[in-house]
Amino acid sequence: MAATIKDVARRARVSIASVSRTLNNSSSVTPDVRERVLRAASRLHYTPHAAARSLISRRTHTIGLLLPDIHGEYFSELIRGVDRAARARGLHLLVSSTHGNNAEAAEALRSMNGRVDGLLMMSPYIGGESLEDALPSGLPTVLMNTHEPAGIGAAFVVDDFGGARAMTTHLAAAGYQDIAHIRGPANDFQALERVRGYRAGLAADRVPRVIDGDFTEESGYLAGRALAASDTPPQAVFAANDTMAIGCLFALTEAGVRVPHDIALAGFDDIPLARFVSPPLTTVRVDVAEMGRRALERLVVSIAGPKAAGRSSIETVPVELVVRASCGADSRRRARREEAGA
Amino acid sequence: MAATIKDVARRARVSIASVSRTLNNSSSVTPDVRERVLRAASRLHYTPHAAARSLISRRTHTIGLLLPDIHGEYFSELIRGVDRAARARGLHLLVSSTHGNNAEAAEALRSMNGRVDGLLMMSPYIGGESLEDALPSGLPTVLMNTHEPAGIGAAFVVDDFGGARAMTTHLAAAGYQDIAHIRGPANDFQALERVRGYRAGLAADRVPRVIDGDFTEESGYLAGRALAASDTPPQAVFAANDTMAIGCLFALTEAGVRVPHDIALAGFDDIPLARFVSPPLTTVRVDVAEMGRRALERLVVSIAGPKAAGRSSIETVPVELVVRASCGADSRRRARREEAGA
DNA sequence: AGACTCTGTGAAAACGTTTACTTGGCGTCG
DNA sequence: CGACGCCAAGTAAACGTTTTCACAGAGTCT
Repeated sequence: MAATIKDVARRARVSIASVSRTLNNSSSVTPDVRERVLRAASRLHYTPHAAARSLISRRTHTIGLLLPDIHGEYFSELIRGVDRAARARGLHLLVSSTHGNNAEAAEALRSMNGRVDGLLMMSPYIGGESLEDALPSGLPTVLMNTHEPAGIGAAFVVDDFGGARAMTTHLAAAGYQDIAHIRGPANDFQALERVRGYRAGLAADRVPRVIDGDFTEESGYLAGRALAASDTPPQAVFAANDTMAIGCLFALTEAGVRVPHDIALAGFDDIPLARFVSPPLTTVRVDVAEMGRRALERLVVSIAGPKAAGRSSIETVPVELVVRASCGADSRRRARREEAGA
Repeated sequence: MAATIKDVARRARVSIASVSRTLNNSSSVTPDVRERVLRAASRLHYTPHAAARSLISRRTHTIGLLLPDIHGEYFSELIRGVDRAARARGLHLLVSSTHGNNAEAAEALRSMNGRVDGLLMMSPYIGGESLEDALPSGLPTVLMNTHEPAGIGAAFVVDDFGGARAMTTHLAAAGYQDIAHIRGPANDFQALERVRGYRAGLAADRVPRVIDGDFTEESGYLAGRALAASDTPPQAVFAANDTMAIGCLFALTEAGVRVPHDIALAGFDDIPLARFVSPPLTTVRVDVAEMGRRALERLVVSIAGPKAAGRSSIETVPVELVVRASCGADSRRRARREEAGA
């Protein structure tokens, strides 16, 4: 159906080698030959067959992107960051998502053999079979937010611990004594890090108060309702992600609890929605698109020179505290509260 | 590096043909041979090389997804819908985005030759070189929201016209006489359809009032500011998408114009944010994930039987009016207004 | 002027599969 | 008891490229 290199060669009255050389300008060809080839190629709408090319050249110019789930703005941003960087380098993106378990991820991984030059993977799950076994050996890999980066390849890890600790100390500094934390799922690496950060941020004499959640709005809502009905409600609530914080916000508002006047609230991630809820949500900003970009760049280096790239480097992605009204710690409100307290 | 079929054959003491036959169970093999092959394959962690396989079998088990830009929840949802359907059928997804012009899209298209079995493409742009020329001939293709679906393949088109008309008549029925429309970019097919729907929905004696926009929040904000400052502000504003509606909402609120009391507001798309702004946004719901799923299913049919699948069918994706508080037409408010008007 | 070096071109091998064809062994039927 | 057919397994061709190698022709230097 489609024209092959042979068709072009026949039409240009040269050998297929000359066609290949011309099109990849790998070595010099006579202007005459060159022109004949180019003319024939464009006349026939010739496009090299990618599979044949990558079979022999061992390059697919494609990188695999493996995500836990494609849902919401968070992953959309990540894909966007990776896509832009990939496009800038003329690379294709093979996207795959796994719904929750490492076994499925392993399966997806295997089927990428021979399809990609490298792998970009995000897998916060803990437990189940190790990824190390599943990874096609020799395939350059960059991991994101994974708890077992050692020995596999490079890794980028969001500073979940630092962000959570900063948020907790911020709330404490704003005068809140009793700070509760709504945590993410128990088998999620990032959720665990955020709990750890929360604990580290608490004053030494404070006892942690951790409520279960699973990163969904629903779970945040339930947590919020429980807190509102509590005999001893906390003064501030720090949810492990914005989605839960927003669910919590709704539950509190519904129960007549005013945020931040009665209970202060904070989230994590700074999803676009965070700015728009009322009151706007204090949160920790994570630049996922930037992380995606950096991870891809790192992968490109790994692919280019397997040895030049240090075998197993871990880079931390910085986060940033974003203070909005929901934590009652912006200057105006703080002043008011201090006044009242005086 | 990685084990090939030859390695497996050698280890199992059979020919490569037997290995291939066993692994694809294409024809019967002796239990003895079968077991030897399977054992050898798993021992060597053998995975067939995708490029070699697709070179000969003319199947990549991959479909290409070409999007105008990967930004925001809209595309995230689309990718999600397509990904789930693809995964269910064991297909891979090669994602590519183009930033705004058909030339770039054409380039992306060419480079997908031999990489994909079929193409799923969304390209609302109008003008520039025709896509028909760029599309690799013979490659099954399903288009989404494109203005020139004829002759290329199947197409799915969101009912932009119907949705916009329904929204406009809804606003008119709610008692608003003067309804303005903030339009999308002039070279966008969907934007045009929505303008057309708006015009069709207006009462015959009403003169259309169209304000330029480009689907960004910024442009909505500017439009809103202009409207607020107008000597003859409209009674209702219908923005061509939610993002602009939200920008407009901010401008109006900032200018002291109350929504919907002073000016009613409506958008299009029903992005998740729409429910969360205050007042919640009346809009037109488009189930993009579902569209993605259906488009992929259609593509699979096209790939399976090029003839069985009617050459060029166009399916319309239905939309749904979602009435929230921002248009002042939910029952409570309407009653209040009718009372006041009486 | 002859040998020697480039330089451009073509022939052919290689990449790792699938599959059509061939072969050999065995059972069955006339 | 011999011929025929069937089944399992192997051999080799094919897919569309890139790339190594050989070769021929044209300069260049002694």
